[in-house]
Amino acid sequence: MPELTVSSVLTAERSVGIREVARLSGVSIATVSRVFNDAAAVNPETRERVLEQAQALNYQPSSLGRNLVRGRSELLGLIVPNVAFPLYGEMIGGIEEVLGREGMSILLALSHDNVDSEFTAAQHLLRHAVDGGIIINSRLGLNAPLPAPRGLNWVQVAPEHTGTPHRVELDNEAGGRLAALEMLGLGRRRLAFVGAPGRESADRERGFAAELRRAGLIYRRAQGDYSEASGVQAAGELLEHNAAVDAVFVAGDLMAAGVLRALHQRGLRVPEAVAVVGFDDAAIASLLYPRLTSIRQPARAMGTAAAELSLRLLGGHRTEPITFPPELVRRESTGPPSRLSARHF
Amino acid sequence: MPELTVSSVLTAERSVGIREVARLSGVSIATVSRVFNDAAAVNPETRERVLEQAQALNYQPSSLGRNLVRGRSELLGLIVPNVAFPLYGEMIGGIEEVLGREGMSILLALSHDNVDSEFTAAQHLLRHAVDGGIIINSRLGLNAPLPAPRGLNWVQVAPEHTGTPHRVELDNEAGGRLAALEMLGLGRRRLAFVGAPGRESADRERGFAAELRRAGLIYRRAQGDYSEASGVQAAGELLEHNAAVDAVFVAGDLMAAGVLRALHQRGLRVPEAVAVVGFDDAAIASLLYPRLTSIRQPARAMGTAAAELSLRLLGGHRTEPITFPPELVRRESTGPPSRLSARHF
DNA sequence: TGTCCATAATGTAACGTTTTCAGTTGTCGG
DNA sequence: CCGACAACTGAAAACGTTACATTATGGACA
Repeated sequence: MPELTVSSVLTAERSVGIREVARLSGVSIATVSRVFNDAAAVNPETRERVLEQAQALNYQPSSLGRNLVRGRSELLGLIVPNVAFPLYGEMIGGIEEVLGREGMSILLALSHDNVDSEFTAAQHLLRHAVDGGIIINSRLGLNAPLPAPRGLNWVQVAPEHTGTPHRVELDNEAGGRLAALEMLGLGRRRLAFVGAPGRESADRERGFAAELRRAGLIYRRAQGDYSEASGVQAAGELLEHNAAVDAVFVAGDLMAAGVLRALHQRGLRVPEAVAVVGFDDAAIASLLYPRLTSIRQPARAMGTAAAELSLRLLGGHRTEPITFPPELVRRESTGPPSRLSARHF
Repeated sequence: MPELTVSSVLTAERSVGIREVARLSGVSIATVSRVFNDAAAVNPETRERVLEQAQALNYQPSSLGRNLVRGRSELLGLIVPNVAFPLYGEMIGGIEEVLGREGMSILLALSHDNVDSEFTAAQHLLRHAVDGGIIINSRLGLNAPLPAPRGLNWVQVAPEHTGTPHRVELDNEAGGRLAALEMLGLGRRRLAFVGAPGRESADRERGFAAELRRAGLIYRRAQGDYSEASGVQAAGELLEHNAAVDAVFVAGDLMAAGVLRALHQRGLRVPEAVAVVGFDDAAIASLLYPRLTSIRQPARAMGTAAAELSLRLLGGHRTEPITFPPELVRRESTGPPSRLSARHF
């Protein structure tokens, strides 16, 4: 019967549905569904027959249909400023690990550090009926909340000012304290800080300042914008205005790279003359010369935490914000000062 | 009537559908659908009324329903080895740009540079009925092709050996030639190459070697594995075995960072004594000291090309592989040699 | 024999959309 | 006043699945 062959080829072409399998194995579609979701009891013989047919037709249950009726998509929306920044990449790695374990997939959208595209990104994701959402470094605060129907809760990976209880954040203040203590411990006394706009940097500075106050010291400060160029610039200011600086805490690794460069150019040895501590422990930290001591953000762990938080939320549980402690990673850019090479003027 | 209130709250809770909008604006669901797809002519007044209601109810057409009936998901699957590597991040940025313009979203999966998880990643994406797929640096060659039902075509961003015509790749050989020409042009004559496993590195070396042969020169070589440590190691070998090397071409920027470090440690000035050219022009290139001259992969452009290729494929058109030319980005690690500081022994 | 129960299977109604087909108007030329 | 045509609208049939309610089929038990 050539018709049968032709028709079966055709049906194979246009993606075979549950009805086809049901028809060919002589059961109802409901039974086929049960076989694939092993929910209720199904006669082993029947199950066998169904599975056989399914195999033959290369049938795969469609997520679309399933999700439509279940009201779930097994998708988790993720909004990231960009993907080229390694710290975000690490977080995504952590998120993926948890989600993969749970059989969920990541729907990715980029916010470009921009409120408008953040908003449209959220809408995009929502249209796909994501079950949950994680947003990293959202610019939208409490004032303009993200769209969120059906009781969907966004998990924010960001510092406190976003106001949501569904939050994973780094204890930036503790990071600043860590940096200060390290420098003080090394015997440095003429400290400086290079900051950047935003809450994170302010928190880092607060911790740093608190420890210095406690030690009865003051510090110089310069302002950058997280870019390498601004680090060069800031270091220039610090060194010119004020002759004697023997340690610099920089609010970001990229800026720290700039600071190192400025020091090189002035012939100041690191760490002998000036010690430098960065922040984030981005991938570049260990590639710089000398290798940069930095305050590490456990980005991957923060990613897994955010994903787990989102899953818990999805299960209807309550959650609490999670705060991660930063960690000092000691490398070559810090060490004891050398008397001889201190900045002389 | 409290019941009404309760029920209306409930329906508001559980996501408003096209029916609700239709009912409240006194038209049929078909008309609402038409308004949102501006397919057929709709009375401007009616359209207005519908849009008003939709706005009031915060109605968003559900992709699920739409895709179910259309047999499309407006999803494009993307498989990447990892996201922490900036080059991939840039590509993703390019892909997102094109896709966003087309209203499609990215379903992300990680292959972890591992054939098995690459395969399961593909299955994951397929279950979500992605319309197309892009896979970056796939390990699966022709031998074990990716699963691909319904005439779905994977676009590969990878060198030629994957065999598929749906491909975006970099002309690695041209990159090698570029590096060689730059060094020769600077008057360097004692060249070396640091390679890594895999086709890419081999192609880069082939181009490099071809230009040297043409100039009647030979070169030293050492082998690494793209890691910074292996760069340090390789540079060590080159400098010890062979006293006189005045230029090193390194098949990857991370390794180049290692080479720079080894040179620093030996007190060899870059570029005066030894010039260094990296490959990829990763973000770190411009952060190293000195800033690294590198052969740039136009990663973002390759991403957009891959996305466009995928869209064209999706539209049923035929496509050809696209090859991108690399570009030399000149920075501080190359320059004319200085007689005085050449390696003396 | 009749009742009850467990098991196995089935039928049908959703889910939220788009699309096709079949209207219903209203307008205009003849 | 008729017919043709355009503009607009609505009903209903998909799409692939699950959930709910229901129906057979036996067997155990009183």
